Amino acid sequence: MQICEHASLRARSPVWNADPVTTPPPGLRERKKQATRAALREAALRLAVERGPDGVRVEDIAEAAGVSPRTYNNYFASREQAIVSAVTADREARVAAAVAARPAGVRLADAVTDAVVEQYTGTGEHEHGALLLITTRSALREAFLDATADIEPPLTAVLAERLENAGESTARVLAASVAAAVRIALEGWLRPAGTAGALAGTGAGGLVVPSGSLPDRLRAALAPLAPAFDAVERREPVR
Amino acid sequence: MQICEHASLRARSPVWNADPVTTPPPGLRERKKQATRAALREAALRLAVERGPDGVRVEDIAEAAGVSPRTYNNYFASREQAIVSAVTADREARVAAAVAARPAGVRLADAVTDAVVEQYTGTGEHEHGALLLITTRSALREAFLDATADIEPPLTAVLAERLENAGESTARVLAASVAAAVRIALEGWLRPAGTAGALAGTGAGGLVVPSGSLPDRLRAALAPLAPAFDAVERREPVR
DNA sequence: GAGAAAACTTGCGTGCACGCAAAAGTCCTG
DNA sequence: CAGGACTTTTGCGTGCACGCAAGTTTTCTC
Repeated sequence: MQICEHASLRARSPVWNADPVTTPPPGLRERKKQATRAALREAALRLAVERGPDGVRVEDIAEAAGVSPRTYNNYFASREQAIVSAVTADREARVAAAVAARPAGVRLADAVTDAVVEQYTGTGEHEHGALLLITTRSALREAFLDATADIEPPLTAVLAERLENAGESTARVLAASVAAAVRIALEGWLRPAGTAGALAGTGAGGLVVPSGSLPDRLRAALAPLAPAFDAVERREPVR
Repeated sequence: MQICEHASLRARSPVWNADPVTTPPPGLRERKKQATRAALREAALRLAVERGPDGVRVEDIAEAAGVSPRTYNNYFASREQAIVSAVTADREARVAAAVAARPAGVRLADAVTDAVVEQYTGTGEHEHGALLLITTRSALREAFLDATADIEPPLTAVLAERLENAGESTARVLAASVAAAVRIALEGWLRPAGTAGALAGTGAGGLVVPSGSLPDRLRAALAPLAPAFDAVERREPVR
């Protein structure tokens, strides 16, 4: 049974629904699935905050959520993914929604950049505390960075709709490039203080202090992609 | 001890050396490391071909290479990575080398595209057989696709040198976008035959037939990025 | 409303994957 | 050349992560 949104399957089974208005209300089975997923995320984050990230096992999370460890792995492929999922709270899907919400006359490159900056910096102090938690462990940091790949499927859908004649492949490459740029900006922002290379590999100890302005990093990372967006938006024959 | 080139560390500790001529010859320790890595790769591929990909355990590979399973995991983070590493044979680094080898007057977007197409299609029948092996198992396919991320670090170094005033971040975003585009092209090419979505998740059974022309897919995937390369090459202020 | 089909949960067994620490090997310095 | 420093190998223990199959729950059809 395939519930786990494994990274390799994300592009093929997006959780984001571009047209939720016309779908029928979910049945009991679907509601129970969502409830289980939410319970697992909440338990993962709560236990990680209470006990420290190393003090939480899959068995603990599963028990707190009222399911078996096997069921946990039906929903999340690793211990870290549940914690990160609770922290990011489907932000990746919200990036696409924010792009879709921009007026059609806005330059697409600007719309994408503004949406990313808005969603990645407009966070409450709840996430700030959780982000501190994440930065203390390399496995959590990696899972947090890996989650940027989730930007691609919903953004592909939005870009495909905005760029009618460009084709699915072009939309997908642009969306994947945005995800890559966001990851690079976050990596630079979360790089461990001091001797970065030596400490980055350690599971603990290296104190990671978010450095510099995240909006500036995000804008700088996304800027090189603007000409690609402009060309497709003008419907130039690319290449 | 950090020998494993884990995906998360690749960007920070590239194996590709931009200037090998001036480095001193490696010592015994370094030569033994390279020999161990080569032995593990060779053993992994040979055993996978002989017994089928499911018939090979880490313990088997380690024994065939003359090291312990713990040492195996010092070099490779998963069973699949050794097999894929043997198949791709550092192709990702060769992409960057091929770009670097292009004359300076060649349009950079063309140089990158031609280098990618050349390295991903100019393969002997040795790899063709190994590719068939990879496509029969989803875990191997995923590891094969994940390996495209290795394009980024060496290509970043080459782009940073070619685009002197663009900065490391821009080079990195462009290189990461190329890696993303290559992955998308390969995903489309290796998508399972018939009902793709239903079978893709299965570990076995789904017969994956490389479909369509890989060069065409690669060129199509890379085309949307050309304006981004052109803008940076012309040293336009991007954004 | 009952039965079949589909989906989900779960126990079990197996093979990892990794941190830790001790032992061994390599390199460097005096 | 010997000893210290650094790196690598390895055993051990632990916590996963997943495939398989049986049981349970939900949905659908007649």
